[in-house]
Amino acid sequence: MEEIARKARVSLATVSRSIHSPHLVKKETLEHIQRVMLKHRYVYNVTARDFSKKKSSVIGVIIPTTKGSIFSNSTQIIQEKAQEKGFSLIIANTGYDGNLESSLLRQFQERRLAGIILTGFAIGQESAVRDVVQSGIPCVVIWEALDNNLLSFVGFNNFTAAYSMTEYLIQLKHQQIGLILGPYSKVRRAKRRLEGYRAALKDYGLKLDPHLIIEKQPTLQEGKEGMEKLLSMRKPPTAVFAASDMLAVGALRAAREKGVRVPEDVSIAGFDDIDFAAFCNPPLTTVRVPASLMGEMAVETLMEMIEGKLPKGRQITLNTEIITRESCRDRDLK
Amino acid sequence: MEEIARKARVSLATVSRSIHSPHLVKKETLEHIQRVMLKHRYVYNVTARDFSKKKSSVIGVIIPTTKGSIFSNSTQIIQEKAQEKGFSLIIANTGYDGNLESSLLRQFQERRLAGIILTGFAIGQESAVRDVVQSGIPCVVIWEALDNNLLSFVGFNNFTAAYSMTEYLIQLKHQQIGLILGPYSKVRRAKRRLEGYRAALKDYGLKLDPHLIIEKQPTLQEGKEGMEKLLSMRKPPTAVFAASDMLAVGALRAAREKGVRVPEDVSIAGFDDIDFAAFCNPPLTTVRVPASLMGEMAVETLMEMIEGKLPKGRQITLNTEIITRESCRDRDLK
DNA sequence: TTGTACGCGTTATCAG
DNA sequence: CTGATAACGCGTACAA
Repeated sequence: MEEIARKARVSLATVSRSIHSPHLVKKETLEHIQRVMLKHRYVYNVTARDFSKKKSSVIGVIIPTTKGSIFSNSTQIIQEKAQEKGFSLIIANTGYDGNLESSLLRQFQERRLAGIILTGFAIGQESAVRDVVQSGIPCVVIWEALDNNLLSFVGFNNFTAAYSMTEYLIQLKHQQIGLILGPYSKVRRAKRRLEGYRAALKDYGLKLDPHLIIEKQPTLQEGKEGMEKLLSMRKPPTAVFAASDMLAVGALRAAREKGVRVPEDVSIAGFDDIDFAAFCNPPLTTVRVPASLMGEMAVETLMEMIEGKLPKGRQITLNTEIITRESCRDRDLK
Repeated sequence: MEEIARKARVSLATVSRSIHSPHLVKKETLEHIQRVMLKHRYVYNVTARDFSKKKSSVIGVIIPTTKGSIFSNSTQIIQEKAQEKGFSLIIANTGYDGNLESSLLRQFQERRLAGIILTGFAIGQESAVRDVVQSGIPCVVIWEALDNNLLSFVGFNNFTAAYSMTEYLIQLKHQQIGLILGPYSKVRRAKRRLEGYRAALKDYGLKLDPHLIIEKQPTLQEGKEGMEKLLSMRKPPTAVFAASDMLAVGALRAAREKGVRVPEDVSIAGFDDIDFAAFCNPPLTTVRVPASLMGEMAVETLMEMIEGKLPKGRQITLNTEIITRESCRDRDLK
């Protein structure tokens, strides 16, 4: 910029102005400067701007994993919306590891990011998150509704969602319902889904069989393994609730390989409504999660927090919805 | 940091040293400073360090879309490897839009990123990419092998890969092979795959029917639409090569809905080998692309370029492989 | 082993 | 409308 100023025979200040408030500069001077910038292939330095203004224009996003296509739905829209507002995204994944999560959070603080969007956070990481908030960095949690209302979030109720799906299966006259779900000892989302499942069984007078509950990493392969285990029981369940579509698709495959028909012999329900769910064979009955909307609203909320409105944060709980397709059916119709 | 220095009654320089070269500081002084930092919740400012040293510690990644689970496989490992080296990732998607792509590239320059990983680049954006390289930012292209060897890349040969799959279908005695593929007028990967398909037909003396070639956005829905169109022809193809697994899964669904059996009535082949491919019904025969390896090697290459080794860049072409599963079969066995 | 002083590229403030 | 100058938070010669 200094070079440009010299070559254009104006001061640094004028060059700066001609970039961020051109209306304050005389037209001829402006055009002259722009010509010089073009000629010398000058590229504005955003880092220096951020540094000088003491505010960053990048926001951080922490997700469990980029694989698996469900978190990417919210990530995608977050990126688009942030882009519109002139923000870039730093994305990092934790692989469901709490320590990595707090380390990442620390890194984000060190980078003085403008704000952070957290896709939930591991059980036990509350203090790390509190640290961030206290340090003054705006922070929005997505994918779950928190009890704690000190934090902003745009989420949904994992308990209710899982309760509803379990209830749906019960209404389909299933008495023995398997559950395959993510690491509920570490991930609150999974834990809440487990609680929802339990509560539904209890409310309908069904007894809980611990052998029917299988904890797995939410991948296709482990979903398959979980289902294999369930199917090899002496008295296998007539319905299986896979609390993530990745698990459900894996379960579908296991059933197929064992020659068990879905939904004739066993019903399988998922959770997330990933794009693939409607394209499975059979199409998956699942819980639709408002991934895009969450991402969109999270960015809006974060922006307001960054601008200093919303001193108290904001809590938004969105609805989920059961999408009935073909992987579940009434037990009596078998 | 200044405050820490005051409170600890040492100079700024000593505080700085105690962070990045503790061995140069007397033990007691060091411990004292660390206590003060802890007490005052001092958080190091990486932005300022980067700014001062005139080198960034973030690398930019441009991908067409975060949806669709195939690019995320390389993105995931890129992030992990970069993290190991102390780099963060700024990720942006173009939605296959060339203008957005060059705009993003410009933004990356303005942020003075340490390096850029480009998942291909749109046809017509050569000059934008050249600009970046000339500006001195290390740049590695993935997902395609370029003719141009001024650029570094870690890719594979899209032409050969598509040729092989087409050849495979021909050897299965298919004479009429449909092709559904991405926007080949904009995306070189798609264009090269189209060329591979054409070359194979020609080499085996099959005539090219333009009606059998369908250009679509690489999504599940459009894959389904493409297949529907193919199936509704007077004389539909006996095999369809969907040059992306997203398209292939969509095609599978279209066939199912029309009551056309795969592979008995029609063979369907994909491209990418996304995680879902092995879990489809039927499991998808497809071209495996070395997504993770590409990501890993791209980071390595980029790191060496950042460190100033590799002044001439590096070109790596990896192999693809046909994964035979159950969605294709010999035509005579129908 | 520690301190001083300057530089990094920009914005903001105030004076002209 | 334009110019001069301090400030932002750190790294790093160089001096002590």
